[in-house]
Amino acid sequence: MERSTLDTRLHAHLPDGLADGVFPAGCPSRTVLDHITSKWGVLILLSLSEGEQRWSELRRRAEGISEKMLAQTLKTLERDGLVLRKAQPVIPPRVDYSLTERGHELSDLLVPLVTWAYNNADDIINGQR
Amino acid sequence: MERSTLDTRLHAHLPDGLADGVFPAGCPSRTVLDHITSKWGVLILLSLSEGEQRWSELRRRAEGISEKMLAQTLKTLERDGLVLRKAQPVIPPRVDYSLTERGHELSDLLVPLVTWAYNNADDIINGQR
DNA sequence: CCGCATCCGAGAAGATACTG
DNA sequence: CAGTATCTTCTCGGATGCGG
Repeated sequence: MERSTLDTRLHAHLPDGLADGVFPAGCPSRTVLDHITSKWGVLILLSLSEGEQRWSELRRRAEGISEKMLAQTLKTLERDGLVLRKAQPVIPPRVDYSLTERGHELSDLLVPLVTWAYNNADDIINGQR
Repeated sequence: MERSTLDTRLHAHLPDGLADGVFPAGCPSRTVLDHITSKWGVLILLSLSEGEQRWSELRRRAEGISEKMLAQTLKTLERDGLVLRKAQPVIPPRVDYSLTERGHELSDLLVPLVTWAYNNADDIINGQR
């Protein structure tokens, strides 16, 4: 592709591997992107960005999430090395979740995005400039 | 919530409105977040961040997208004031899509996120530290 | 009780054929 | 070329069960 035909002035640009075709279909980055931009994945990562929390706490803070999706999302994020799961062998059970170092890297990028969405939400929904 | 009980040191933090409960369930920001973090929404916004493109071009670059989802995603992004649609009354038809100013604001936040995903994808999928 | 696993109906996503 | 209509497939979410 001719760089000169595209307007990239003043704006951030993608790494070379992504410049064309945007994303190979079977590319691992597609999978990762799906995980971290999933409806509940974002909320869980953001919630955990404020510190370690247990299952029931996450369930309350990610308002509206079902237990099934919470379990599924946490499992995916744990497999991806973004979330750390610490289960205590006590009755009643207690499981604490926190971000790994990699998870923190990611949430630091997520926070500005979500903040922007939060600030612009009303204008966007009401169709204002 | 006690700020002191949570580890926010060294990391970006959310605006006050989002600090607790993370997100009200019916909040408009939830809707907006869903739009901009949707599987195809991200790819379309990224592709358009490199400049104006027409329908068929987007279809090729967002590899794997169906026509239905392309139409649906573009319509949503247009309603949200992120994407501008310019239709030419010619035969064969020609429709160009580009980012609005607000869309550029957003894609500037999206690019670092996607770049991170791209760089970390292999390690994440292969379960490496 | 808390943290999950399983089953099932509803709605979203995907494939494909068709049209202006 | 740029979509729409239609049909199929799959994922999500709610209900329920259950071991610790």
